[in-house]
Amino acid sequence: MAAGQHRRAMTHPIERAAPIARVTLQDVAREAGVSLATVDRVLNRRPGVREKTAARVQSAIARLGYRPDPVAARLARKETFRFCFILPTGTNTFMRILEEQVGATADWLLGQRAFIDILHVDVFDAEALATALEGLDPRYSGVAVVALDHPRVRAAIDDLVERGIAVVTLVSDAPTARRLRYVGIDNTAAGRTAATLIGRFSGGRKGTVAVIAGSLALRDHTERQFGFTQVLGSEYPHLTAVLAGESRDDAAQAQRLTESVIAAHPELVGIYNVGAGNRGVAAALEGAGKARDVIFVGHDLTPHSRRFLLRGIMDAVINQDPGHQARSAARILLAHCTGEPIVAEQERIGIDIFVRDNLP
Amino acid sequence: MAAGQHRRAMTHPIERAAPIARVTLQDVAREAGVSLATVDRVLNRRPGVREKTAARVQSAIARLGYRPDPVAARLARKETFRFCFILPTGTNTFMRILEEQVGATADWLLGQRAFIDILHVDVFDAEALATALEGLDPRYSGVAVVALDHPRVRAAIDDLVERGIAVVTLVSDAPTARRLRYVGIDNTAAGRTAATLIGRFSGGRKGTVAVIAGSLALRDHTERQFGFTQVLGSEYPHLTAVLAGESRDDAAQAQRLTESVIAAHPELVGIYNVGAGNRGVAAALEGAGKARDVIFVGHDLTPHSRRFLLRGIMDAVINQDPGHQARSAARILLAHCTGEPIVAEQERIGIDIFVRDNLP
DNA sequence: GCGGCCATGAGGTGCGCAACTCAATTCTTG
DNA sequence: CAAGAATTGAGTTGCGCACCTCATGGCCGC
Repeated sequence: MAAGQHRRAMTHPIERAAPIARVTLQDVAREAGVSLATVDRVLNRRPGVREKTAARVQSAIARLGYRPDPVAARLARKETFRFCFILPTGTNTFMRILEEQVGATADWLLGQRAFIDILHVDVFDAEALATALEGLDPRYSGVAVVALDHPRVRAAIDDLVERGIAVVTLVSDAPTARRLRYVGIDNTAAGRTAATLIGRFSGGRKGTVAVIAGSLALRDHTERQFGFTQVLGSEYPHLTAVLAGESRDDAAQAQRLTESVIAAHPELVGIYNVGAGNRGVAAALEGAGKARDVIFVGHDLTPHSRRFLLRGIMDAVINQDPGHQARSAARILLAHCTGEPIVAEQERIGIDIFVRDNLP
Repeated sequence: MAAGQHRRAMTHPIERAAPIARVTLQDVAREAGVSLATVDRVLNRRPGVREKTAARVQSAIARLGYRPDPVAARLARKETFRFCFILPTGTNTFMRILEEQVGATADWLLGQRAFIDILHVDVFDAEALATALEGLDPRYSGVAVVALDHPRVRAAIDDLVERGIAVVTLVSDAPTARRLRYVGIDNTAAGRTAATLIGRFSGGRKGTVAVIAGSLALRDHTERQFGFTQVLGSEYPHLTAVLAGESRDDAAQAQRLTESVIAAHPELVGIYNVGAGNRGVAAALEGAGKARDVIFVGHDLTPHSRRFLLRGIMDAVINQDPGHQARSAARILLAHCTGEPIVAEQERIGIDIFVRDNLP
């Protein structure tokens, strides 16, 4: 009996299989009682179709459940797309990984008739970034840019959009600009997450938590800091946040800041490194023999931070998957250009928490 | 000067733009000095080509950097694929979300000329699962199955593979079976992660941590438990793991187990719920007025666990993204059938940690 | 040197659609 | 009611490839 039931259940799926034949434009034309040309006019919004006829076509489409075959459409449409990814210069490990991932994505895009160029601009120089955006070749169909929230940059982005070039901001946003979308994490939430982790890991110990800012000029860094101090202040009153200074994403500078904060605060419980330069913080902590003692949370999973996690120097790393972001930006730009829909949920960039045990 | 440099930098990318024209089979044929038919024979491994000629073609391909256009190939190849997703029956919230995501993926696959059927089987019944696998319609080109590590299931999977049907295991693996790939998390690592979170959150408090097993028959559950006790025992000697029993993914049962463990262990520090049924654990904790006091870590982000996190009843949720897994399984099956490469990194399923602050 | 076999060439067809042309049919409007 | 405009039909081409047929050429052994 059980076997019989299973047999029924098994054969069921293919039995009810929809007729595999696709519904094509031909079918729609026949159903609507018009010619292929008219269907084409309706679908591609070409002029010269009476409203009534268009409606007949639309209803035929609905009745048959016609869906244009994206594969055939891409082949027939001869256009190719060219995207520009504007990434920061410098030796920031995360950005180098991001760039590598953009390269890998470019490889994939080749098959989709799209090309990627990479352009480097100093991330701390709003003027340079704006100039680069303003002077961008108008032949680009889309731009992904690690942005700065600055009036000229904003204006330059709006200008590109005005000229019909799709823009997505990557990793760092310019929220008021008319970009298509922001591909990156919610940095305020990331900061809150860091505070929760340090707060919970501290287990009620009283003391101070040092915040090493990256650059107060970078919107994502200030947002992280805001979220962090907000949660630490309200949820963990036994901990006091002190600002150690700006590292400007430089490891040596981060090390100096860490060293002085260790000296000034013997009761140091934790360190939150907002920007890059985890190496410097780790070196300072190890130098002072406090690597085990002080809770250290930072951003971006790199070979370094990975090692620090495994050695117990770092306690948690908050990450935004660079590969995911590169692919997501490319997918969004491409989908925008071809008019295809996107899977919103797939393009959400999550705030990943890594501890020693869930490393990839 | 700076402006001049930027101008150069800007115009650079498109200048060096590769000639947008694709390298086609025509080009390869010309370059190799053979006909299109011969190139086709080489590329599609059709018989009747001398080794020397084939080598000429290969070298022409390499020289020109020819890459078959996947879009055109899909169009020309008339085959369609049909995949079967075998999911557990029951009311398990995670599995219902997974099923929903599989449905969404099916929608996307339609555009890729592939179809998905969903088949339900009792997850706790290895015989039923094996029977279903054995009786599966041989016309399927691929199967994704939430597996059980059981000899008959393993044999059934190997049998499908033998018949040329691609199999991926989903969420729960059968490691020794010859499946193409496992799409899911490393459950041992997930268990270790849970232990680290509870250990760190406990802040040195002495006491016991209750482990509510899901089903000791499910490989993923036992792996989680193993990873958990391993780390808790070696890293957090002040905590003692006690097994509260099997919930069999049932909330009511989980509640009963939690209630008795609370009664038996007044010094309870934390609870790790290995399987489903977080609702039951939460109800028991709230009923005993211990929701804030006891650290509660469980699996799978659902509307329930999400609410528990926000209310502070749960302290962390370990998640495996169901949407990602559904899409990944589909992509892997499809890529296998079309012979296209996959982006390995994209298909890695990560162990997501969620606290109150990094919820999506 | 003949039949036969193997390697290759030439060419066609179709996948589903975009984009276009040109002619034929309708509908307006003065 | 005729001229002109708007609308529609029929058909072609090509995207890059897979898959197929048929013809041709050379080389083999016998």
